[in-house]
Amino acid sequence: MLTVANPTALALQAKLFRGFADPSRLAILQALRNGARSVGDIVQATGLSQPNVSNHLGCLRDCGLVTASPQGRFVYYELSDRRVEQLLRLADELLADVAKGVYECTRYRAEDSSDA
Amino acid sequence: MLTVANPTALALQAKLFRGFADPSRLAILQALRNGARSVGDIVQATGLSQPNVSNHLGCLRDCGLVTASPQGRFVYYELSDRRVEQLLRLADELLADVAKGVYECTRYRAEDSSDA
DNA sequence: CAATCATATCATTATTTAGTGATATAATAA
DNA sequence: TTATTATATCACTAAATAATGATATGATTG
Repeated sequence: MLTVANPTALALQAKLFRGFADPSRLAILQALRNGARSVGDIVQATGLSQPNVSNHLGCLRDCGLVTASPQGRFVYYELSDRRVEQLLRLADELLADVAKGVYECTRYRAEDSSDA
Repeated sequence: MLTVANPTALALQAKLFRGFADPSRLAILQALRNGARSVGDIVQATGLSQPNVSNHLGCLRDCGLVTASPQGRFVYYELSDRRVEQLLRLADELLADVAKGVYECTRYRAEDSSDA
């Protein structure tokens, strides 16, 4: 059997991608593409509820996709690494070509989830 | 409210990333990094069950991440686009730096899922 | 110190999704 | 035609995860 890679590495990589694989987290990451934002700013920008944003930020922070900088009672978040933005951009470009297929894929919910 | 992007685009992008966000699908994508493989080859390489592989391939195919070429009773699959491989590589590199955080992130299961 | 503001935590619920086993389809071989 | 091989489909179950509401923590202001 042509074993492809060690399972732990696969599990880690899947976890990394899962950071990007949810519309709410993506909305948060998009909101950070232009620089640091406080939690309140992100709540405003995304329309998600505050606890929901905090939960997702916790996930993104634990996974190292964003970093937090407390300043007084605010906490500013930003993308942790240039490559996070690169991944987002590459996905944008890929999506431009495969969007139709993705859209028509019925295996996962196509829900709009436009609000919290 | 600084609306970040249209919700449909976010949902599509999330769906795209979900293709990468599962250890089994990643194992399949990894198996295709070196070129086309039949379903049987992929089953061998990943150790996943045949119906499971077919299900995931269906998902990846619908989403445009892989393409299928039937040849007799075999069906060969390959990565559909150079950028799929680029995304995998970028994730590899990012993971090299943030792996510790991802590993320690307890919000999602860290299960090894080494076999089917 | 009391009030307020910004963020985090947590248990619960509802929804999604992965995997399995049984079976269908389709191509080739005997 | 019958058997065999390769792949796909599908209903079902079990597990994982997102969102919510209530509440806690911690900083600042009066």
